[in-house]
Amino acid sequence: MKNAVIVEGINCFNIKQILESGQIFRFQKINDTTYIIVAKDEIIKVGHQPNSTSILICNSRIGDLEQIWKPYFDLETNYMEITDILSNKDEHMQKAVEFGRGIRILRQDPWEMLISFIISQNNSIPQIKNCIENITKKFGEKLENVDSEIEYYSFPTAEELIKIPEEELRECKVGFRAPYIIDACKKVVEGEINLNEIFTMKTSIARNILMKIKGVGPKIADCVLLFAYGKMEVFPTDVWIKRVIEGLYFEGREQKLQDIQQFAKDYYGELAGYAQQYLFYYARENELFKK
DNA sequence: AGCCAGGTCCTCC
DNA sequence: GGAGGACCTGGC
Repeated sequence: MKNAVIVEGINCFNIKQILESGQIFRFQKINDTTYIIVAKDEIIKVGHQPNSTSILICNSRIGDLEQIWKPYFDLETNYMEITDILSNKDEHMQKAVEFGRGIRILRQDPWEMLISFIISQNNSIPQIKNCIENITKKFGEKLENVDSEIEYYSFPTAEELIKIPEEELRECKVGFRAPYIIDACKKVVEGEINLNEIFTMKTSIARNILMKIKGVGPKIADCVLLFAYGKMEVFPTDVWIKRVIEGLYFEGREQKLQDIQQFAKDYYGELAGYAQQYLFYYARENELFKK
């Protein structure tokens, strides 16, 4: 049933950079070249040496490589071309791309991304991970696990989560975000928002729909659009991105969110989402323009 | 002890 | 329509 596959001939792939560029919360580091990822109700182990063009994926079902993992890891996209175009923009982008050359934008589950990024607001990464783990442990279903003693759980669906009273949700330490999660559950279960339809929607329309959920503003909507729906032209603008854009392109002068969005649209165009990932990873890892 | 963290809401002007 | 404060929680 379960198997290990090796994918070969992949460049611009670095598992550490992919997982630590802030787009995913459910993973665990085993060592520098091995990580466990929980996604698509599967627990896979990924082995990858920096600079190697082959990737080892353990414990996936036979046939899942084509169906699930190639799209998930965005392996069909030509990152040579993307990194090339962005590197040629200016010397800052060249540095940022060089630093995170192995980043790929994962195609994750919309519902999980929505709730995860609602939790992310005004929160720290370790705490975000804890909240999500608490929620999956408490309300998800135990996943079949072939070679690890650690237990992992599925991410509960909207239908499952909506049954949970607020107090119980707060036991997962989500704090003031609990009502936001509940509102997302309501809108999805009652059909006011159809997460599947967003795949085929124009980005600006999709963004407005996501923002109807309480606790979902422009930043969270853009994260969901980028990390789940593959809308590559969005430019999620958090404090790090704001500071790095101001620092690199505006001589440190403070810019309004609107101005940064406009700059990204004009300057990066269709590649804004990729640019955002390289810049975020570059700025955060090196603590550039930190307050 | 007090401040801060991958934002957003609410109130008031 | 924009500025300014409040917000759960745990780590430093």
